[in-house]
Amino acid sequence: MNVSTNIKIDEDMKYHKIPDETIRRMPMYLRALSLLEQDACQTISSRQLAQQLHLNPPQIRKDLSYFGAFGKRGIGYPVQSTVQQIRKILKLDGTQSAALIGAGRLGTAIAAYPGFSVFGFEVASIFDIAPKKIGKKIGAMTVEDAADLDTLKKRKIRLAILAVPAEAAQSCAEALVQAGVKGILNLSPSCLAVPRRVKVVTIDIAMALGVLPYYM
Amino acid sequence: MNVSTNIKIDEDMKYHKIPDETIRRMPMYLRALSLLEQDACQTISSRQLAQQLHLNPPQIRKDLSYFGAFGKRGIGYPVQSTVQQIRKILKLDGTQSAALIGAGRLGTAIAAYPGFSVFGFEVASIFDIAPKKIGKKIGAMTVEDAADLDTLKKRKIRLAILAVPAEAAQSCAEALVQAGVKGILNLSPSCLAVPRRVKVVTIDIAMALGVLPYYM
DNA sequence: CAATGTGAACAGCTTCACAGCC
DNA sequence: GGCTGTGAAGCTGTTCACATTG
Repeated sequence: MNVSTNIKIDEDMKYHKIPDETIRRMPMYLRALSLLEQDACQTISSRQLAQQLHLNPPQIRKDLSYFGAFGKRGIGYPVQSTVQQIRKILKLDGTQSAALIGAGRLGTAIAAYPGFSVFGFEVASIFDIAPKKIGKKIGAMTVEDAADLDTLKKRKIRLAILAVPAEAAQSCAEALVQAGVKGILNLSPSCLAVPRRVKVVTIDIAMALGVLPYYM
Repeated sequence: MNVSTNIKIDEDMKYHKIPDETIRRMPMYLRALSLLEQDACQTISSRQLAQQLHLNPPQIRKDLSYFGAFGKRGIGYPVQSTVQQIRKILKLDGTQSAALIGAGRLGTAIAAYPGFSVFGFEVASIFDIAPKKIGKKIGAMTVEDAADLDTLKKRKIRLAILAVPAEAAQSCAEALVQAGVKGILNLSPSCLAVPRRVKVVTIDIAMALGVLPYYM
């Protein structure tokens, strides 16, 4: 029953089952530590980091400890090397190219969003279905025809951001899967059906707003 | 110990403690049922709804049952009345006016976003700090000076959407709290410190993207 | 002494099984 | 037969206490 001393009791068992919630928090840590790195901060304790992020210190320690012992007792976590570790864990070392589908207002905002760079993301191409938008320049990029999504395979882009209306989302998702995309950030209020091997994260802005009045 | 037969044993105890996760899913149900209502669908079973939303039927039944017995055994849930019930539960009956802070690309996209209406939300005013943007028209609205945020109190707007850069988010949040705002949807990659009485929901798009490579 | 790393207790949420009803 | 409503079981994630280390 002791995972650390007896590996692989059950084929289905992950060697260390890391909670999804822990994974969800890792980018938070990465961003906070990256900022500290810029400020030339050498080390930070779980207590200080918890204060910044409004979490509990043991939570942070447990989360990080799933991946090994990054910290030094009595001192805290070394900022720079922990940043590198987390990047490796999240597979964010090196640039991650993503395709953006939808060149409407939201897509345009996403294309210009500066916040992706902390994680090494780069919007590498933009697609739309509307003839009016195809060929248009957005920043340094030219909007491509969504009918050519299959070119993503050649370009080895395996990440997509879906910023299209809900009605179009499912068919776009299918085209993306066909084009070899392995991860989709869905910004439309829709529930995508994709093969299990493809990971979808949906952000529904209106739904997030929808809970606020309840708590007020 | 039995809550249903013995109310108010402990002052601190909520009469029925409803899981936050249940609340988070309620807008999903509301949206799905609203669409069914438009399609003139009379009733739906938990199984059908679960299929649409990629959830388990018992989850949906349990969630809805926290608020009473909406369904009919052997039949399912009456669409129209359940929609009304959920609106009441989430305090979404009637129009909810929200202020939008930030008239940049993201703010502009949010201002035009059609998805809020299902929940009865309406962006009632837009603010920005940049002199260039103040006075500009966005749709039918004119961008106001963020220095005048305190007018929200008079207008009884208690909901805000924060679409400003991370560096400006905390000070904006404080101004909003000062102006009597009770709920904030924070779209910036920052961790807001607000009084406990104010509810904040943060959506960090880059962070959501940040987990995808791990799962790929 | 200060802080991490971690088994164990605890809390919260999900899933199940089935009684009750249409 | 079909479907809801719900206590109970099971699972996942969080918090705690403390041994351990610099």
